[in-house]
Amino acid sequence: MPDDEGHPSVDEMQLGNVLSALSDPLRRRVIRELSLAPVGCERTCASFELPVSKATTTHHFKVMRESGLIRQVNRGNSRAAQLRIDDIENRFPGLLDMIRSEQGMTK
Amino acid sequence: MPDDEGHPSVDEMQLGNVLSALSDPLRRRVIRELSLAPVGCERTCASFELPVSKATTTHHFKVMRESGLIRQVNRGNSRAAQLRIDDIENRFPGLLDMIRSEQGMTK
DNA sequence: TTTAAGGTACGAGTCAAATCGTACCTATGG
DNA sequence: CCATAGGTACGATTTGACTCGTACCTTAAA
Repeated sequence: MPDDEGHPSVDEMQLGNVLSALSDPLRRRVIRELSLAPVGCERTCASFELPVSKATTTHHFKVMRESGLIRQVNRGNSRAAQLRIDDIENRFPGLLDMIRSEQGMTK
Repeated sequence: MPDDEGHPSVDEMQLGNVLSALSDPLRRRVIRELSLAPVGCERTCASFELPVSKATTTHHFKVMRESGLIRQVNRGNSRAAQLRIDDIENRFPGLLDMIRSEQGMTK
């Protein structure tokens, strides 16, 4: 059972949810940026400057959080998002590499 | 440019299309069965007996074909579907293993 | 030649996902 | 204290995906 913030444990991660989460270009862009940053990097939702409204941004981060791709922790004022690198790599080896090396996302 | 039957070349395969294709449980089931069968295995769409209409089955196979996951070749009467194992493994290493080992698909 | 099986094409319905605006909460920094 | 930045929650809209029925095509087999 996911914790009260919606994070599934490693074992609770479902391939279907992960693939659905990653089928959206904006979410893939977020995961890509996180996976390209130094390990342990933390970023706020807003820092990605997605070309959508605040409400939609929240929605996307919720999908990523509930699929297990990211962890969001309260940092007083804001919520820091971090990639669950080890969990993803354990359950779905190679997946992050695919996202990282996606073509046409150079921007 | 995809051939006249809608097959993209290896280089034309797009991560986004592949992930979208795999985000549907029925299509994942097809890919899973194909990846579990002997290499080079050919099967008709109908042989999967998806719990949907013929028209819908055609739709799902079109999505998989246009994303590059399968190849469909005319066999006179019917069209044989085969998994593009090497192409997938080259472009997206590890992806087939994920599908193959998905939990809760034992059925 | 007739029947049936495997598929496709089209239009239409339905439901989930993405999007937004607004209102609201919380903490930090003047 | 007050303004502001980062986020969430809610309801509403829109868009796209999945679905279907029907009509139609092609080939193999009876």
